[in-house]
Amino acid sequence: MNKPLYISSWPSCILHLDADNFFAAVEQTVNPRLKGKPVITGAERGIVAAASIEAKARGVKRGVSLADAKKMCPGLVCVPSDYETYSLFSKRMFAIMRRFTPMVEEYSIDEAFADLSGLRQVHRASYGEIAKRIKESVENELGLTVSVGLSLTKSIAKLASKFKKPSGLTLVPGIVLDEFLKKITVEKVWGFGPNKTALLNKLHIKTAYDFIKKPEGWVKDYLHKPGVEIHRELLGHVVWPVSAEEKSTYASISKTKTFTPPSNKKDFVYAQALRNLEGACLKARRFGLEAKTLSLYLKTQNFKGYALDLKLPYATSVPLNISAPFYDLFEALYRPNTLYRATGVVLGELSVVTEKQFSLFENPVQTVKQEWVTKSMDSINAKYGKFKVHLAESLSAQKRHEGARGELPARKKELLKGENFRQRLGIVLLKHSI
DNA sequence: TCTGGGGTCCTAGGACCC
DNA sequence: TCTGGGGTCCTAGGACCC
Repeated sequence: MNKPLYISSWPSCILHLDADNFFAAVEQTVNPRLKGKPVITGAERGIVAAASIEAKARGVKRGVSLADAKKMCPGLVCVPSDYETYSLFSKRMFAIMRRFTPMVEEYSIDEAFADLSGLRQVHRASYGEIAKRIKESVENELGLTVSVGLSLTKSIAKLASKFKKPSGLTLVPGIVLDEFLKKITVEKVWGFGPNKTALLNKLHIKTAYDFIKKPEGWVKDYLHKPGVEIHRELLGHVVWPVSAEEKSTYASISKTKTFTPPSNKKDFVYAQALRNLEGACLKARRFGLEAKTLSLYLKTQNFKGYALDLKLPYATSVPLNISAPFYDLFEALYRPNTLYRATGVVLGELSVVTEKQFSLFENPVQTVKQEWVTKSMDSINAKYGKFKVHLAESLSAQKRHEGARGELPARKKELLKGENFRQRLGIVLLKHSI
């Protein structure tokens, strides 16, 4: 008789939308002949990046090698990842969501949050009904399925969207929150990885419900600030609001490359590192950003990483500006007779490109020339393909780069006929050091 | 998971100062 | 040379995410 009176089961309403097997599903939509067939993407890397529902049914999962996948699933269709197309579908998906609310946060290529709070009057519908309309619009217009979760906070909405897949719609209003969290083990919670899960299990916390029942002070002692934030979110308090701001900048930009087999050849490892630097700088230039710090790391065969940082005298995204100190960094890090399996470069302290103060330069004329050359390289590469013109010392990375892709398209082959073309361009950039 | 690539954020602890 | 206490800044590296 005296049921608790909930003033509102929806003090806030956040939706999480997650596309099912996104890459594989896009391939099937773009190429209807693949519909109903087991499809995986990631052929260019040799491991499965995404598997269609049919492939998953035969046990093919993310991360398994192509060879194993084919064994498990005869008739498997393997296609290379086509990020251009995926990101086109991704944009359309977010655009459809924005027809219902401007408060959409693009979380990754196949996931987004939307804040629906207060929109019931506008749409003359319940929150569940609005969620259903969003889901159906995306599915009908794009020809793929999505799973949707609806709850009070991002954390719970994310758990809800995972709760039923594929093509699920799971509502978790405040009134059923406790019951829902009893069904969720802690390792499923956003922000708890293997480490925190092990700790919590040791403390006899098995489910998300066990976790929210602990007092905040306890949570703070064991899991610090991130734990407290998760705790509040799971209790239904918004700690992480939906942010509709478009991401236009980065805190860091990195490029990593693993090579098989591992190598102890200095020139080769350096070429790989330099290619990472070129790649990271290229991305920075695309976003109009410059870096003030640079770090280089080398990973040895036993998966140990060694890194060194460099503070740059001025912010830049031009490899030629940096190549001398970069080489010193490499020299300091590199150990002979060691097998390396990967190199990586991270650009940090990024800021928007500004006019330079010449007094800061040791050699302003050279720096400006190097920037000019870089601009020319960018436009040539835009026309003929990435890394057609590059630093001479990264040449040996080029062979790998292209070798890994298998057969080159005819047009590329023609451009690359003989080593001369690449050598010549490379040497120009090296010898005269611009 | 015997290991791909690109990110973000947090904490502990050292260096340095008074 | 030893003894306290307290603050800030910075960095390395862990942990986590897709």
